Amino acid sequence: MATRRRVSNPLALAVLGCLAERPMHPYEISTTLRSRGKEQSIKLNYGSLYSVVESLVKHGLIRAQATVREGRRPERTVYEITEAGTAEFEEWLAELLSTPVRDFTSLEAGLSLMPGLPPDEVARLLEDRAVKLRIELGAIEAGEAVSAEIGLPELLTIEGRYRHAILTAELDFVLDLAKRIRTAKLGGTKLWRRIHELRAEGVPFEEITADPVGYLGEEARVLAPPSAGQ
Amino acid sequence: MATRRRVSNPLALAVLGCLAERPMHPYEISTTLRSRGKEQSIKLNYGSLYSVVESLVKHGLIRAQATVREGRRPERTVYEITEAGTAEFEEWLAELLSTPVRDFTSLEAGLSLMPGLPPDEVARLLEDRAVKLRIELGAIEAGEAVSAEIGLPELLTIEGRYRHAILTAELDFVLDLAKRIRTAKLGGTKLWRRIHELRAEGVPFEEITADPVGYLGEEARVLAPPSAGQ
DNA sequence: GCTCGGATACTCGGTTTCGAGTATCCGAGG
DNA sequence: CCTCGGATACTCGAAACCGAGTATCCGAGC
Repeated sequence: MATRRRVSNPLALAVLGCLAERPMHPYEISTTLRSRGKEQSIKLNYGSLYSVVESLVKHGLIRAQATVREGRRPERTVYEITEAGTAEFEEWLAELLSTPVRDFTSLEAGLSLMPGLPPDEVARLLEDRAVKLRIELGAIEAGEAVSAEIGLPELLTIEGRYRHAILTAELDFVLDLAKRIRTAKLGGTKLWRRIHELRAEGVPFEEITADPVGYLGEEARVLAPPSAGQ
Repeated sequence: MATRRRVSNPLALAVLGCLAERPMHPYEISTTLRSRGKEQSIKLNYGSLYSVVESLVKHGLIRAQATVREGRRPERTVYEITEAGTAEFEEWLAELLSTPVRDFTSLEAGLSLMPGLPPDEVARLLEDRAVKLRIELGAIEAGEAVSAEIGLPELLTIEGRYRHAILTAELDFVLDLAKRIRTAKLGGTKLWRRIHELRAEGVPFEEITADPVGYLGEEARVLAPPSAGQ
């Protein structure tokens, strides 16, 4: 079941989804996705689109239906989905919905290296982020209001609801973290501050890690390099 | 300010972070990151690591410090961070923390194509996901308990807290959505169900979209292809 | 009837990513 | 003393990604 998909770019799933509705040519797929706002949720760019289409053909998930020429425009190849493609679409989509995967988000990367900057600066940066998150949330709400007004069923903009929920959680987390750094309620904040003070005074990092207890006190014992015996 | 980073892989940031502590050779960087559990938050694989290091050298952010040979092991090149590298590290990290970026998560992709599967199946898949999310959350909690026990400051595992917060929000969203699909409280659910019933009866999708109001009733008018005048 | 801008429809090749594969070393166990 | 497995330390070529660039078409306005 955990068969690695032969075509792994999520854009391929979107292509299959479009062709499940009706045959299209690649450029039409791209405009369709854009007009539905799906390029907000699935990365779409021309280079990938055409190579993904080619790859889908190679694996028998779609096939060229006809090459038409309208006026003296360049030829367009219209593709249709195959039986195998329909199966792949349904299976893949089911997997995306049912199985969480490790997504590497940029904030998670940032947080995991956070101690590299001094605490006060991190708190400031996080508060800065919170402002931007609120703006983004406002934009999503505005978009939903527009959708509601033209009577678009919620079903078709559910990704937006999801993003809103996740960004709200991020906002809460970020604000709480900033506050806990400012008030030194976050475990380790004092060590963290002390280390950056020492660095600012010119003590090289290597020297601190070589003798953390000496520089930072007993509570830094846990930072000592994994000594023999463990 | 929005200068595109010359080396864009987040792994490069982690490399800079390691070398900011002390000079290391690439393999040591990888083991250091792994032992700190950072490979959970930053994608790490050998291929990328070595090309990233090379790229950092090319851009003057790190430099080879020495090539040492221990015993008859293959040579290892030890790298150290440069002035420019330190600046890049701090600037990049600040940007990651302060500026939200569009991350394309797999669930968002799935949700945006959700109507491609019938409602009852989607509800089932989402409930399935909820079970797996709970397991994942349990694992994170267990990891945190272990960290707390050995006295590791919260600061050093903050990414785990973040992941916990986000996954909790995802769980809430997913459970709520599944329930709203089951109870048809999600706007558009009836149309959605009807369309999949028709398809199961063999009506091709194209025919439905060509005459949505005929097949689905007045509330489907909004699905009609963008007719002239708009 | 000509021009200009925006939409249409892709192409191309440099960069990045990837991860299985290779080769060596060391220590434990027989 | 020999061997075998796991850790060490990377290599390499195939695949994927990307987005600026190209070329054409059409309609509005002068």
